[in-house]
Amino acid sequence: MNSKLFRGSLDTIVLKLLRDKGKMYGYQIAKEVKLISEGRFSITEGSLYPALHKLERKGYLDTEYERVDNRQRKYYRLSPKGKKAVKEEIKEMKSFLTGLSLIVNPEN
Amino acid sequence: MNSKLFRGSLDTIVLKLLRDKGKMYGYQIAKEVKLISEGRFSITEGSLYPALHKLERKGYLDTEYERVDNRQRKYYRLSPKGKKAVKEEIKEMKSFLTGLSLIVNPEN
DNA sequence: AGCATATACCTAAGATTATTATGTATATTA
DNA sequence: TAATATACATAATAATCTTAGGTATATGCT
Repeated sequence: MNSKLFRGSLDTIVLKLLRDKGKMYGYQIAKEVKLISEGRFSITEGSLYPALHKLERKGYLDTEYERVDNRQRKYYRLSPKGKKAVKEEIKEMKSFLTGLSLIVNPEN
Repeated sequence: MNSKLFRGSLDTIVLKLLRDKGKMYGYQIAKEVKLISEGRFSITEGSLYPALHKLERKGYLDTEYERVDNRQRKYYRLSPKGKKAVKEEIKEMKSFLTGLSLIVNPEN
């Protein structure tokens, strides 16, 4: 990512997208994050793939391979454990957003 | 801090507080962050002091010592370089907040 | 045909930054 | 007098991202 602020948010963002979309593959996640954030966030592959592997290892994600247009895709989806985790992480992120906002925009 | 999300935000928060308050000492910054964030963020001393030293090394902060109630305080304030930096960092943080919000609250 | 770009995955070395665990010292409150 | 608050600090470790590479296929341009 471009900004150091992003540190720590990647996992939650990935889990949140997977909750909304059902299943996604890595490359698609990177594009989607850029799209939804309106160009603000660009996840590099060097960040994304290790993060996905870590979430898989932790049992939050299930995977399946699919071949499309002669290209291999590795699809990820939330496991039951991942579904529990995403709830908590989004709650945390909303609280974090509120906290940051209180500091950066104290007028509100 | 309690949450991994906080990673990367500490410097900007410190600079922003110093811009608003003029000068502050470490212990005060920690208390103030907890207060303003309404208890959401608790900065540990092990994070804060090294961060302050780093910002000082980078030339963003000037310091002066004061003795109050027989206790030593090390006050920090923004240097001219720090004043420039804080503008940019706050801009980044606002963009970051917007981006995160687009992802977490796509309904808005 | 050849080159750049897009799609799609991956890993390793290094840097950055926070966490946890300490340590020192004084003042105040129970 | 023991605990809590104030006030600073550092060191070892862990977590996480960045940078820089690598492989392979498909497509669009010249």
